[in-house]
Amino acid sequence: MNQQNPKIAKAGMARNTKKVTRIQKEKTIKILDAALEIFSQFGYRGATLDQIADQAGLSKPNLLYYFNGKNTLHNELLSQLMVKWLEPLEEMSPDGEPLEEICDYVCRKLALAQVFPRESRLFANEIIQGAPRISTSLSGPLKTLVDDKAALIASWSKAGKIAKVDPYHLIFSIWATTQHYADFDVQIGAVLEKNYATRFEDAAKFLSAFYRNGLRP
Amino acid sequence: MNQQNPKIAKAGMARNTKKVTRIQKEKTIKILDAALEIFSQFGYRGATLDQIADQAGLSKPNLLYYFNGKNTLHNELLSQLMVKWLEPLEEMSPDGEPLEEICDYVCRKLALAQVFPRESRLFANEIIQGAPRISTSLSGPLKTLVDDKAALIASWSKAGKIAKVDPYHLIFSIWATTQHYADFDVQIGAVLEKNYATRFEDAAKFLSAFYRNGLRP
DNA sequence: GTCAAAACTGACCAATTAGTCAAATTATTT
DNA sequence: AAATAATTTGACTAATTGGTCAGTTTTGAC
Repeated sequence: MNQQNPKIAKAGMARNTKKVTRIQKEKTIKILDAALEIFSQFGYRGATLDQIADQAGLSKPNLLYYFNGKNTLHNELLSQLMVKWLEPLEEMSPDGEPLEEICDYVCRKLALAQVFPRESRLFANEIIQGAPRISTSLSGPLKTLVDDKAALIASWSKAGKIAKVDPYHLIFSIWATTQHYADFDVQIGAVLEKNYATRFEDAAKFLSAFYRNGLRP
Repeated sequence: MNQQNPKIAKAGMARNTKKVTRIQKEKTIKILDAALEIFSQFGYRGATLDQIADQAGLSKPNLLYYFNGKNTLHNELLSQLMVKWLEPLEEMSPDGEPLEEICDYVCRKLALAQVFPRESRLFANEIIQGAPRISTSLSGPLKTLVDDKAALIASWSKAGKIAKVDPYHLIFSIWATTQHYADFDVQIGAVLEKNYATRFEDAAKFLSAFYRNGLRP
């Protein structure tokens, strides 16, 4: 009967172009959104399928009809995330003005934290807990990309276009300062109170000015 | 018989100076260390008492003899943490040289991340998951302290001793960049590989130089 | 050494969890 | 309007979880 069902929403899919129904599309989106909500808040082990199903407005067996397990669901979210997460850094170009390229990267990364805070937290949860499910992505695609861009920054540094800095730790600091606004939002909210509404705006101003100042040769 | 036992290791204690035995001292330390290990890795909901008991080398009922529940154990860790976590900022003094005071704070905070990475992760887990158990600490003692030090930094800024920056976002950036080395250690390890061993040394150099450069008037 | 308090244990419980499955219901095709 | 395929559900399981408790063993003061 439905022995091919478990594969419906399988991660990569690609091959096996069985027709995807309207309902499949809708429910898959709803489920992934719900899973992101719950996983990002409680981490992998803290999240439950009941919570996710409830959040998605489905019964648990119905959820399992679309994704054949908790792990599959989580993996799907993570692999979707990695692509989105590396984009801003990939766009850093050797052709632009060095200082602008870096500051633009900071802004893009901050915007990502603002628009996709749940994704940021999902990622943070995974890393903090030792990245058991994405360690290959870290030492693979991520490292390759960072090595590449670090070399670019190093060349700018050497050419005197920006201050002499360790490019790797510069990148780390950009990750840290931008993602902080998504991951530690509760803390920021508690501290800023009245000025909470403009936090991303203010952060953009601060970080932009700070990196500009810190990187001038 | 042992009806006072559940209170043995109760958080504040203070009153009720019942004698504390040698074994109580030893086991309490062992348990808290094990709990820190597990909670910091899996978050509150992801951690299990079985894991913690196992890590501590005790049976679960024996663990519960010292701490009367999972929540008590977690709370105890968090309240111990808050004190330690605020110290470095508290030490920032209006009497010193502004730039040095701030850079020293950065170094102290980085050292904390290096020496107590598990505490940093415990804190991060709690905040990411919405800080359900320490929100009062955040909007209470933490906010008070930050407001105080932000005013100090603002005064330095106004007096032209350091660059004009938003003091709150400066503090956020310091939290972010330093704690990042504890919380995202796995990611940093994956990226740095060969240079992993000297990461804290390199980070100290980078951050010190960067904040010095970024904050000069 | 005796004995009471402290420390510890195995066996248990009720609740929650990921996951299954046969059967019922709903959509889609013809 | 059938017939078929896709979707949904309730009722279930086996494993795990936080926590209890009666009773046993160990510790330390005298």
